[in-house]
Amino acid sequence: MPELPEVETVRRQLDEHIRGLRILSVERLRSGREFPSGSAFEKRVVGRTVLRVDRRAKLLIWKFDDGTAMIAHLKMTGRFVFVEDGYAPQKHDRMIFFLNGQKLVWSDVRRFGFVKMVSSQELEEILSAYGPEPLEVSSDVLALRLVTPKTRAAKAALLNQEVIAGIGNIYADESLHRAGIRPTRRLGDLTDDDRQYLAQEIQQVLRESLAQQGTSANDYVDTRGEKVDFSISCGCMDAKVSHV
DNA sequence: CCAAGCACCTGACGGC
DNA sequence: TGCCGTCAGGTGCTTG
Repeated sequence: MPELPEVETVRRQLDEHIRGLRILSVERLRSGREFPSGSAFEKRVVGRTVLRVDRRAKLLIWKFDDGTAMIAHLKMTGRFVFVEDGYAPQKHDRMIFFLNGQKLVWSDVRRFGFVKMVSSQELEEILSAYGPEPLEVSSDVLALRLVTPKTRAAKAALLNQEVIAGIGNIYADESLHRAGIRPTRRLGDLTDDDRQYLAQEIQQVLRESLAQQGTSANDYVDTRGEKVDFSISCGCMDAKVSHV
């Protein structure tokens, strides 16, 4: 499931393929709680040029030329998929972005994910709530995040995005396991060495996963049951469909 | 202030 | 064959 390495892999692919492109139109395929009806979203997103695609924690951020941004959270099953002309929308496709040169589908089986337009100020507020990016600070900084509250379980702390950004169930379990720390251990029971070792394992496991473009990329099959060409896709969340 | 649990949503899978 | 219960799991909200 998408955590920091998977989302970062998606970000790189999106940035590579849509940076500098303009959103000509969007086609909404299905409305729902996570994707309100009405034209407000379309009005804000259409005509915008993508300056770049950023990531913070598990959030993808399309930065636009007018200072606004579109944020997207994949949650469990959200995906961005580049498709060819003539592509027939699939059951769980929710929106198609028509850019000058790319056609991009936002798809989400379980509909936990969302895309949303925000102002620069709103974006700032949203991002300020996150803890440090684990691969952009030293392990010492991470270790210091794992001191309080003393009663909080170590795993619960890792899952809290305000403590450290981008870690989910898989990498929390993996880093705790490697560090030899039971997930239920309270932060107050950890030694300084425990914290330091755990911090280092967090960074190590994330780096390793990032190097292979996320853990679940290798056996990923898209919703049409077709193999996905990973030489031009990213992780489990973004792929060019080989045979549409 | 903090922890625990549930809601959100759908598909996959096991048991009968 | 099909129905039902359970699980998955990030995050936000409610409850204790």
